[in-house]
Amino acid sequence: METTNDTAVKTRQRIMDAAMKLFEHYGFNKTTMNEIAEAVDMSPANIYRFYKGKEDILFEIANSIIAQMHVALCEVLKLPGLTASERLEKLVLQNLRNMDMICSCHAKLDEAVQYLKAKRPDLVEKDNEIKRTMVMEVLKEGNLRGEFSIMDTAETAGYIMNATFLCQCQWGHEPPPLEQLENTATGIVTLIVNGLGKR
Amino acid sequence: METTNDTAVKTRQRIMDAAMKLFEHYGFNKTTMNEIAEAVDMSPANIYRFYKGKEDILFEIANSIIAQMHVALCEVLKLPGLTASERLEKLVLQNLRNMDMICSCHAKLDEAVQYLKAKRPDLVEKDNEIKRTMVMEVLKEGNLRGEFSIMDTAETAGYIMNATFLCQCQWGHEPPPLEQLENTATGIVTLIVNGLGKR
DNA sequence: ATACTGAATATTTACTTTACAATTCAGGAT
DNA sequence: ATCCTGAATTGTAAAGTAAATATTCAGTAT
Repeated sequence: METTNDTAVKTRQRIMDAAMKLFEHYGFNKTTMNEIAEAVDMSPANIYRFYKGKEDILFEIANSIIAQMHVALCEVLKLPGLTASERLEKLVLQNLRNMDMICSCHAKLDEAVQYLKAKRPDLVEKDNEIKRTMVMEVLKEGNLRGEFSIMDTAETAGYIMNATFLCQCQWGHEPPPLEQLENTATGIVTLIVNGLGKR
Repeated sequence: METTNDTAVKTRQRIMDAAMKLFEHYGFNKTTMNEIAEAVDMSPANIYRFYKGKEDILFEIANSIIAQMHVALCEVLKLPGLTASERLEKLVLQNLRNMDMICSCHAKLDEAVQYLKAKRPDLVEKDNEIKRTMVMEVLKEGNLRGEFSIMDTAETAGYIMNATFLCQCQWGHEPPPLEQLENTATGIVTLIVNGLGKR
């Protein structure tokens, strides 16, 4: 299967872009290999020289989107002049917007997301692991700045993930509007940062 | 439809108990009205004198179970000699055990739970509302004891719900073992109570 | 040999038919 | 009159079939 040389990489990209558009418009299941092939002007059979199958195309698209989302999160990690608390909040909110984007912007793509979650839970797993690491970095930064005093940053990052990021999996039916989610997220982060006790 | 007089109430209970056993054993969908009728030794038609239909039986069972779970939570609210922080933690953990009970003890009943969640989201809604009120009471108690200093206890209770209770909806596929969930929950509560900042 | 395709095969999906179960109702027993 | 049932009706899910689609492969063109 062609994957390495230069023109092959270009072709893979063309296929991916075409498939992406079709998936967004018609949904993953309703899009046929025939349609994808037509869009890139080749026979369906030829696509199999570049991808193992339809699922494989989706998989690459997903990786690309996930990578984009991580870039957005990394940018938050690099924003200058923030306290660790502020950075933590921005990180959570950015993630919220990332997730919301998939569901609302790429409307029909949501079907594909569900498909992947079921078929490749490891993708979600890996994604969470990366986010957890990012949270951990912010916590360490907070410790260094003397802002936090956290013993086990890895463990604590796990808790914060559970309290903020992971809950977002639940909106299966009717996700609340983004604004409301953002308010809730902000509230939770504030809670975690400040605690309930008297200062 | 018979619902009020004394023997009718008894009959309803008999039907409910029989249905419950069957639902647990065969699942909601696989259990037929015929089987329920046989179990209480009457004709299927006669069941309709006591319940509007199969779904209605399930609904009453659910209400009964939910009520039991609330009793367990109420007991936590009344435990003597606890700080508000401790009570909050115990409340969250008790809820966790309640939820776990449905999924693991009443194995096949889980199907029915999913059915109800989809068909009667208001049940879940009401349940959450009650739990939120309980959390709020604990927060108020904490304020009174001088342990917390929370401005808007209702709002804060909502955040705590989101950070602790609601996440539990997510374990659709393979819920982690209860022990692990308990550790996570304890961690989150501790986080919320103490905050990340230096004291 | 390499890059591709058309046609063949294997899977999935969509549809139709059939069987079963839920619910209703007319009437029989007490 | 009240309580209940058997049989009729309606609705829903399972089974089977037809159609469409994914995937493979033998073979053609360069």
